[in-house]
Amino acid sequence: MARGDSPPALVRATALTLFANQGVAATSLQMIADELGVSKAAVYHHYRSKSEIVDAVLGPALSAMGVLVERAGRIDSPTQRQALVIDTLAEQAVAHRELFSVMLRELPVSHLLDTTRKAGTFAALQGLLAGPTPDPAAIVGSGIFLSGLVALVTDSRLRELDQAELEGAIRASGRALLGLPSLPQG
Amino acid sequence: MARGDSPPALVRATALTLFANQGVAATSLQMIADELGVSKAAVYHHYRSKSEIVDAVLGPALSAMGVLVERAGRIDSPTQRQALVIDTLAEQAVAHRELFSVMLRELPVSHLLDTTRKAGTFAALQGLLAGPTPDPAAIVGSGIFLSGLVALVTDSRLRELDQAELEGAIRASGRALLGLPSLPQG
DNA sequence: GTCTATATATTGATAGAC
DNA sequence: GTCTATCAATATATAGAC
Repeated sequence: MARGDSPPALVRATALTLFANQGVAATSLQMIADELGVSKAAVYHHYRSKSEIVDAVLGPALSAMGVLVERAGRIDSPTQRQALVIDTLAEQAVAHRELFSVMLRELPVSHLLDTTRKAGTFAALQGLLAGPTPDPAAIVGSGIFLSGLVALVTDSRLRELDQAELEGAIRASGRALLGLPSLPQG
Repeated sequence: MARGDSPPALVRATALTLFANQGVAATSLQMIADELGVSKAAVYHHYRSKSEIVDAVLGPALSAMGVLVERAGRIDSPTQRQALVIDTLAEQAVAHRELFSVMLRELPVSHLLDTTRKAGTFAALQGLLAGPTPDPAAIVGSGIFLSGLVALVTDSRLRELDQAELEGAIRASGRALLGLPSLPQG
């Protein structure tokens, strides 16, 4: 879609969809090329390696999560901090489902991505979600919430809901999991 | 570990750990053989193909989930039904973390596993969790709960909790997500 | 920027000796 | 039951023409 996009953007978009549907490891450059209707060499003209494609696809989303961590870190109230993280994740996850699915599901990309960065960012997110003095319930709740967002792409019933409804339900779920007061309005 | 196990059982155990850490697609038979300290041909002596290994590893767990679906289906009260599914999932997921991680995370195994069976089983589980007349909150909550169980293996902080504590927190999380009354005792 | 052709490594899987 | 050697297919990646 959006055929006016630049060739590298088309490569990224195609790769992302394949990554989300089959996983990174199971997606070859040949598949990406075929999907685009070009040769492998054409793809290699835009990105020098598969791992560069992975970086280009996931990098911006990871950076956005880094920004969220930073912004949330500047909020004093733990409750407001948790709410910001929950709401931002809900919004971003709904807006970029495939991206989140790949980010959250792909540990195996170890040698293709800066795994340390990814692990660090998500550990920080979870720390913010769990709060300053987390009990087991908060640790488990934050973990379930974060990794549970993959349901957005794996679950067909979730695809039938409209975005606003979905986003609201995710925010409510996060609050329920972490024992925060419910949302002002459903 | 447990070196007295039969060769096929060792193959399954080794494969499972590699699957959980790197994903099925990224795990080759060579890696399994190397980890076992034998040749590829030795592995092929016990299983005729990679997909047979995947089946052997995931099959029993999938069947156990099928049994749960069946058992839960025979319970009249929706609330008790949800509670049974939550509690059984919590117990099984804690007891078999790697197995659940692979089961929940691996869509890409399409051509290596009976995907229809897997999808059907998990759709049924989620239907049971969401209840008979699911609103968006129940659909989202059940989806998040189910896919959120992968946190059990992806999250280092969860590995530090002891099993009973972990299981209790997961059960509480499930109830919170689905709006069920809290557990009798923490 | 795109192509064909190719180099090289690794995949899943098999043959056959021991 | 385990091995070495090998198969065909596919992977990533490159060379060089157009």
